[in-house]
Amino acid sequence: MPELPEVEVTRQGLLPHLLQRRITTITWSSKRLRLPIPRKLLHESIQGNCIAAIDRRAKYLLIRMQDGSVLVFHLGMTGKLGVFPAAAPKAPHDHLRLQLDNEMEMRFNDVRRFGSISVWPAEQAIMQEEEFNSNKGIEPFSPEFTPANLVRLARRRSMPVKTFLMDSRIIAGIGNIYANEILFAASIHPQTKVNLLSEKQWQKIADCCLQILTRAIAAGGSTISDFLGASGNPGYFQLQLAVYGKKDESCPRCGKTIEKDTIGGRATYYCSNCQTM
DNA sequence: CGGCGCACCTGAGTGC
DNA sequence: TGCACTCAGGTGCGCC
Repeated sequence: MPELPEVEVTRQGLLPHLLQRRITTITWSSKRLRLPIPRKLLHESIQGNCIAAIDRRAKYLLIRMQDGSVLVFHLGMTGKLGVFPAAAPKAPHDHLRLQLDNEMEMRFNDVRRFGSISVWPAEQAIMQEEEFNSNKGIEPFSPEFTPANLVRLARRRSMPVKTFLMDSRIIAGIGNIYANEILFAASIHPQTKVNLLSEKQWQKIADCCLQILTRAIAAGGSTISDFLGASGNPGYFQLQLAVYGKKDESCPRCGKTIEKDTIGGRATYYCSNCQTM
């Protein structure tokens, strides 16, 4: 489920239930996620601590503790975080449960186990976060997300623009669905080599990024009030998609048939009439 | 360095 | 009903 908007909606949904709560007990499954569950660090640094803030960076959620340690979640392809009554029945593929001081608990559920859980203990958190940030790209909602910066990042590269948008070391948070939707909105062909795009075209791409991501967050936001106990599945089904998954359907703009190709190993949908190099 | 292919997993869907 | 196969929204590794 999770690209930037879904992770952001998850953050907003968790916030009112977790803020200022103490984590009393942590339990985990025996399964390995993308990384091994850091059982020792969870016990030492997170259990007994209070939640002071929740931030998002790229597609990661950073749950900040009162003492400075940080609990980091990545949802992978199928990860979900939700808040449940502690007595609610467990679901298959629940991998972590954080019991809170109010008879509720947060649960991390992930069928495919591409997600990850990390802990940055207080005494190393600043350094580990620095290192973490050093290989993450620009946040679309940050002031650095400008056409001039995009031109600079693209200058020495020849990759297709879709691959560029999805490369988390260059731009943070855009995944396959939104890359397809953004390029359709910007009328740019996904195969276009990035070093051939003009600053004006980057302006269009940047504008469409913000528009699409903002709209997706707003669509997901309508489910935030239901977040409790729903193992929040905010997201894609709420948003009107123009091209993603629409092979052989008609383009909403010109009516021509939407095509599907593979770019960088990922399914790519576009209208060859509306989207030009 | 840049760019590609693939592996990591499970489950849903398809065609025979 | 069963089997074999393909595909899925992410990330990071090894290889050229």
